[in-house]
Amino acid sequence: MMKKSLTIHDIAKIADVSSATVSRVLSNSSYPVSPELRSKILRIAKEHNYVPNLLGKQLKTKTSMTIGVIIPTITNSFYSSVILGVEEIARKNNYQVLLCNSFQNPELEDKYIQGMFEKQVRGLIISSISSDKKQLKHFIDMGLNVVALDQKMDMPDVCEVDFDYNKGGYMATRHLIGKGHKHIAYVTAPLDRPSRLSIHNGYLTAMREAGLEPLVEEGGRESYSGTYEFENGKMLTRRLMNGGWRPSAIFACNDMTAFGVVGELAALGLKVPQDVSVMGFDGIDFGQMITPPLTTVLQPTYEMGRIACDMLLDMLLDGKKPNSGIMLLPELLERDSVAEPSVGPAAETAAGTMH
Amino acid sequence: MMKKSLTIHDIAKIADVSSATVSRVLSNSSYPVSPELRSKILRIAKEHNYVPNLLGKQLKTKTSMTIGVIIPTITNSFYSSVILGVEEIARKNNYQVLLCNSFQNPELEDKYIQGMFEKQVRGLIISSISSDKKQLKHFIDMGLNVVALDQKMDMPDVCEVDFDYNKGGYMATRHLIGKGHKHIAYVTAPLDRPSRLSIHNGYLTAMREAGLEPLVEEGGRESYSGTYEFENGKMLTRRLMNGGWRPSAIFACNDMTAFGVVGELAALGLKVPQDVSVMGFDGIDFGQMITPPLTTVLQPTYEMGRIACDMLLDMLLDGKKPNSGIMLLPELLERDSVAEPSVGPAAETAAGTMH
DNA sequence: TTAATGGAAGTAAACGATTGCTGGGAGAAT
DNA sequence: ATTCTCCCAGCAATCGTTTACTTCCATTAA
Repeated sequence: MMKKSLTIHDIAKIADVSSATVSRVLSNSSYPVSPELRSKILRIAKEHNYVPNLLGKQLKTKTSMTIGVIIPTITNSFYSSVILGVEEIARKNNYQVLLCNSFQNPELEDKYIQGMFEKQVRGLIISSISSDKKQLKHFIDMGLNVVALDQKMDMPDVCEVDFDYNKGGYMATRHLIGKGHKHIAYVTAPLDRPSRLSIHNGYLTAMREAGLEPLVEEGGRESYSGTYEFENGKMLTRRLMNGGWRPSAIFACNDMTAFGVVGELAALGLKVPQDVSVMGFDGIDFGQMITPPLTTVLQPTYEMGRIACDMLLDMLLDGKKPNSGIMLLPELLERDSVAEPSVGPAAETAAGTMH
Repeated sequence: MMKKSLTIHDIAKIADVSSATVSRVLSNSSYPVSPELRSKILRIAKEHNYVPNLLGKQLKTKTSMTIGVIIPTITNSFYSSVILGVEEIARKNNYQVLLCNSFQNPELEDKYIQGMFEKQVRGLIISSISSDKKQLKHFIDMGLNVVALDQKMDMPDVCEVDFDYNKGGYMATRHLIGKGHKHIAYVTAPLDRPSRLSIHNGYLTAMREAGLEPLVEEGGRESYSGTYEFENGKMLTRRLMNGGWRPSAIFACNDMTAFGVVGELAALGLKVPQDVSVMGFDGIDFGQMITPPLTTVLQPTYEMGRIACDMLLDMLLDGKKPNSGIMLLPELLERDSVAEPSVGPAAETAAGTMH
């Protein structure tokens, strides 16, 4: 039933030439082949729908036109957007993308890396938190090229594409201060990742510079339920608004958390931005779909993906050492969830309900 | 600098046996090998960090433990959720996933399929609208197994995992009717895909059954800007509320569009659900993050991915014909964006501003 | 004693491509 | 006429595995 796919040898037989000649024609080799044979072979290949078996080629040439990507979860829109950028560049260079979701599970991560290496994948883009870099190091020694995403690895041979979270946190806070806010709270998922710590630091720096007192609410243990961030934002807002120190602005560590903040404020009967301003972080598309559209810090995710893939392909082709990596800059996305603090009734109300 | 990775021949030399024996041990062959040699070979392999080259194995055995997935865009949370399900099942069976975004571009799609086939991928999960099934058919004849997602292919050899969009549209409309709504509008992206037509049909059926007059607003040409659906929802709502026929409930073809509807209603000073009820379709996580949380029809995306992958692996292993596919059922997700129509002032207001 | 059995090893041919090397033949240079 | 080049073709090895087949040897049966 199933047709057998033909090989260069079959074509060679049909054309009455050697398979070497067929290979040279079909793989665009620079080796000279007479025009007659060339066109004859091409014609036969086309007539018979020849499809090359890349496994043979790759085995011989030791190159799989495939790169691997390992991320926590594809359902996180930050990562899906990165992937889209990666894939675009990969496609333009005739590479394909092997996708793996690690769920931040180090063992799974290691298993995936091993699996890719066995498939002779020699380029990897990874957003990992596997603390044990031993395995990765080993594979790098064996010829694996890796670009780290969204984190510090400080390993000599891995290239990093970074985002200036610190500056992002600083910019966001400065923006709120610039609007006249004095009571600015920062709500965040657990400060257990470098990126979160950096945003946090940016916030603290800006607050201190302005002589303002910082207030940080940190969430509990993370789960991968998909709505953890949202729930966390709600929970922390509730805690915050029940506390003695009522903020006029709340800065959230990411947009999903900010959605929780906005939702909870609405539930408490407070209007955004009239009563409380809210600032997000990430710049995901959904930010403009809520009311009011979320003011936030834009992270160029798509661009990060493109750059990461470009770097990786450079490493793969030139075999050149990474030139210390790239740091992308944040951009303030001003929408409608931040306004000047109301000096009138709202503030009074807030003060009135203290304790 | 780069270490050379060792092969079974190297191990054979070290252990002073033939490479056949090494292969038999390392690939868990059923062929008998004496316990001493077995353990000796295993020890040496471990000591030297042997990593098999799957290219060689695959070339010989004609099996790549890889499946391909082609979807429109990974940034669409519907698809990213599907992929997560696919990948989970793939992982549990030691398969890996090659991901491609087609952007609904038929040529790109064909190129991807060809590329995968060249890599000897023999299993494909695809959500395509390439009208020209010739190429796909050809590859199926050559041994490609395909599972179609989210669409009718009506090709004998492809297995389908479907969702009952028709019933979903019907259920949603019935729910609104059950709440007492009589003026129910349906806003939709262009009706150029089977799934959209089905929802639309479900809506029409329910309306006709109840003796109500349907009203459909259909959006213009689609773009892949990422926020097209949202903008479309806004635009259609504006058009709708400027028309002479003011709905008390709006049913949107998907959640993102519903977000646009909600946003635009807010901009028009109308409250959801007090003034107008809104019903979505999809059940994406973000639905619960807006205010009010969106009532919608749940599509079991993750489950769809799992099922699709299970089917594909069955086809790959047993080589058995697809047993006509599977149809998943919708589920109503009742949240807060739908209420009984207000008989009082709001309706009056609406009527009052007619023309 | 001899033949039959079967367990456990090795030999070598695949799988489908690429490529270094060899060689034939035509034309140019001597 | 001889030698020297090129151009273009084929042979065969190779990439890392698997596996059909052969071989060897020890054990058992007749």
